[in-house]
Amino acid sequence: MPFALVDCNNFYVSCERVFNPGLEGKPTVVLSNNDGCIIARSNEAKALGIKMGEPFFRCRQIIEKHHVKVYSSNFSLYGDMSSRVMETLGLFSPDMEIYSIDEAFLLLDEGIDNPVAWGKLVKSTVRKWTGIPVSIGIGPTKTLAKVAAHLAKTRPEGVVYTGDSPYTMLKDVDVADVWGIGSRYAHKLRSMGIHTALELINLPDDWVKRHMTSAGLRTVMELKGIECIQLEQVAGTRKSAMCSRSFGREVRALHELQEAVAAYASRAAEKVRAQGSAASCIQVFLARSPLKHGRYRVAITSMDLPEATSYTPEIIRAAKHMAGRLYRPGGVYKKAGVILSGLVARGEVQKNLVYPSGETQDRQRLMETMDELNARWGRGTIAFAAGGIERPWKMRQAMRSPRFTTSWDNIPVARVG
DNA sequence: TCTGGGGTCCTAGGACCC
DNA sequence: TCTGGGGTCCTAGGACCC
Repeated sequence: MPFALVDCNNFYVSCERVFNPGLEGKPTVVLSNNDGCIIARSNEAKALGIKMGEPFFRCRQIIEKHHVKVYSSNFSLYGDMSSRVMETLGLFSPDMEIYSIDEAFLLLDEGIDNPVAWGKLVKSTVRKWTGIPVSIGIGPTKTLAKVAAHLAKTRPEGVVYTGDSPYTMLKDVDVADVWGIGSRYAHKLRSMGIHTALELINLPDDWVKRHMTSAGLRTVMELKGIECIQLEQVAGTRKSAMCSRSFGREVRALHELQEAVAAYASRAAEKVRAQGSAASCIQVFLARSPLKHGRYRVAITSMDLPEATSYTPEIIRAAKHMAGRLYRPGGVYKKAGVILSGLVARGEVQKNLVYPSGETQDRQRLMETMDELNARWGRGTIAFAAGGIERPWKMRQAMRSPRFTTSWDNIPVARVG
């Protein structure tokens, strides 16, 4: 049974366009958190040579010259639009895997004898119901469906089916565009004269295994049409949860760092609770600005908890303590983060007889109540003071669009006549 | 001056054990 | 002069994805 990959075109830009149709046909980009670099581009922006991941300041000239529209990222809007797209897709197949915020794999039903026609129907329905344009690739394995979807972006109909002989299409596919081949492997392959997906599948298996590990071999098999990667319908439980942010300005004072770390710890704990887990290990890192052209200088420390917990105050206390240990007076800090790992199901926490965490029912109820309030009225409705009130360190988001779909205050108004 | 955030998996090598 | 072999677990680093 073939796989379909449905991929939203320039997803974040498309979300902005739904609520601002004037952007249609205009070069538009969306920036990462802290307005640091480009994370989404409209086709017009791509045509101007603006690269994915490029720092904003470095393409500022092109942006100003061509009047490119610029937006800060608005993840509550994108997340909500994503749910709408996924809900629509769910009507077309009972077997679906939500792969990322803007992609889903679907299994085609046995009865579908014209995959391209099916794909076109999916595409037009999603467009009509959500306003989001998608491309669809269909093939015998997930990797081939990905290849087809990549090709579909350049076709006007937006749907590509590999058919029975996927090999013919592989000669036109750059090896770097294959799912599973990142920049490192692409570079290595190119240096050996391997440029296309077709050349890749002609390499000996043992060479691939030795130089690209078993994961690389799986990619090659999948390109040959042998299914190695199954559909994962139930979202697995996460094994770690992280929250990290760059600061909107340089941070020098320990109390500000601790405030930020407390806020991040609180968010990470929410994520852990949301999947019914508790954390048995906390990691905290502080990053100082790079020296000249280097990378961030990162100090990191980790601590095992005597008993796994998801109780925010306890996690905040540990994280602040750890930040204090990492802090060097005189340091100029740009970024910090908290990682919770060793996640276990909350009902299966190994009790510690010597150092009990004191995780009582009252505390669990308190956390549940906070989570409910924040789910209902919006994140941050109720929070711990340790995370700061003014938050002078918080990230820049100078050009964010309103939260059109997730905040009553921002709901769009249409005027008639 | 200005470079995101959040995940996963695999492997090699060291420590340790018998 | 002689100096095994095999297993497990952990960690750091490297690769990948969006």
